[in-house]
Amino acid sequence: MFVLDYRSKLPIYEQIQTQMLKLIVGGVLKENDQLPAVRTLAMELGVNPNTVQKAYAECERVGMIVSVTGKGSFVSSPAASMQLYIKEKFKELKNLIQESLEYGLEPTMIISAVNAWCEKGEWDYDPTQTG
Amino acid sequence: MFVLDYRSKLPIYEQIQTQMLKLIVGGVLKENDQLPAVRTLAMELGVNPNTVQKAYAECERVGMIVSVTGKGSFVSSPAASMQLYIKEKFKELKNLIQESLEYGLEPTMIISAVNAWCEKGEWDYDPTQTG
Amino acid sequence: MFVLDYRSKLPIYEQIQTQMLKLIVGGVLKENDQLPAVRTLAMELGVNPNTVQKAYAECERVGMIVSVTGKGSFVSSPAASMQLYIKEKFKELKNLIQESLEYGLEPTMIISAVNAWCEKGEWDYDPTQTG
Amino acid sequence: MFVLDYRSKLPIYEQIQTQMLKLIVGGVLKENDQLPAVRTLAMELGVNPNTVQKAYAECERVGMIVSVTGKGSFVSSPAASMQLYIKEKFKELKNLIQESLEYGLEPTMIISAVNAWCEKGEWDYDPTQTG
DNA sequence: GTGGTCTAGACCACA
DNA sequence: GTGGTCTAGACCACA
Repeated sequence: MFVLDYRSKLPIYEQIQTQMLKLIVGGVLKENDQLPAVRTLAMELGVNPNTVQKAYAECERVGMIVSVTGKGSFVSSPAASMQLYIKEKFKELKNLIQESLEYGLEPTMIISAVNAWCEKGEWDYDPTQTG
Repeated sequence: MFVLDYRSKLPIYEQIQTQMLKLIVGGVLKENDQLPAVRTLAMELGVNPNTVQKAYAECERVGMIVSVTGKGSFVSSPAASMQLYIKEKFKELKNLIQESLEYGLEPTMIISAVNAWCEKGEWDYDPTQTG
Repeated sequence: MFVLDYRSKLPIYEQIQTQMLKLIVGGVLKENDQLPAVRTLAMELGVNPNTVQKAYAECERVGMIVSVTGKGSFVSSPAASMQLYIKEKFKELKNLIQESLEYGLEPTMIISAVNAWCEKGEWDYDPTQTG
Repeated sequence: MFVLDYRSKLPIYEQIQTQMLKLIVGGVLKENDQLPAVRTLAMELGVNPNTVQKAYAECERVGMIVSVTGKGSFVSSPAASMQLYIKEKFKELKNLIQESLEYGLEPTMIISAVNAWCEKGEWDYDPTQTG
């Protein structure tokens, strides 16, 4: 269920969290579904239980899952998770753009880039090359 | 001149580098301006000289400043720094958008938001409210 | 595996980096090989961990190795390292020849010498004797 | 007589030494010519007397000049200086080429590069690009 | 255990 | 005084 890249610079616990969010948002994991036990998942992934523990803790902190001592960990509200995530992303995006403009980046350059990336999926598009 | 956030997760030497870039790009520091000596800045900021040394070394490596033993450190080319800054910002922006799309944010929502912010300066615009 | 010259004017961290490059280019260290831990190598060489850390960081920066917190440091791409090595050697060679010509060494003397050394393997050939 | 680049990474004392060698080898300074006093030259160049002192000391060490306490510094044998210099350069060149071949650089690549640089003055020639 | 950052402070080359 | 390297050793995040 979870796919990790062990050579990535991203901490494994973050990779697990990201995977979890994808599984929830994508509907694979539904509300109240029970998650594998920390040790079970650790064994499956071949990682240290500490690492999975940390991932679960982080998922719980942001409200994606809820852990009950003695019973296990369960998916909480997917819709709420998604809302939280979107709000946060847009806040980041706004701050980044605001700062970029402050230091002289051209609005048209930004808009062109975002269009190329978002609409046409042209991820090779480099605004610093094409001007 | 330099302001640090000691609680931040970003290493101090990176904060110094970022501040330096902003000061150069923002025109506060001009070409050939002499920078404070490593030890002087370290004292001012209340950090270890090694930390400032590391920041200066990194700034030199990317071409923002040039350091000469016995003479001091000087602002190199603001134009080059500006290029660096732009490249970096667009890289951040691209990553953020890519990640947002991966989790299901609508391309049209992103484009609308960026247009409202960039072109019309409508910083109150909240894509999660207006749909 | 690593041999240092503590009397050299070259910084220790650069010596380590150079040794690393040679070990990779020479095929002693292969792709994905795990390198000794920072502290382990520091002890072996009798130097401070910071010094090895600096060497590893520099090796990573130029793409010779990749370090992952909690896992260790690994040989990245020998092919890339080889490219680096070649570039560096030719740069040294060019500088040396340029400087030599500036001070009046005859181009024909240099060419003859290089031919004798490179093509015929006549390492005894001494251009200052034979003219 | 001496021209310095104060922003260069090369130490000023080395620049003075290099200039001195050029002046001697180029015949501007002849055998037994008296050199300007340390303080005089320091003032002319606008540098610290320590720096000129170090340059003179280095020039004397390698036999380019000879200093007599109370009398001043004088050019020693230009021919001998040149011979020393040439020998040293060829030794460096030989070592560099030997090492390059050891790690797999192609002899033909080296010869082509040296020819382009030495004979045709094509300093832009980059053997790693043209293969 | 593993890498990364940081403090405290010495020592060196150079100006 | 100025930058650069290094030691000794702490502390952090991550596995």
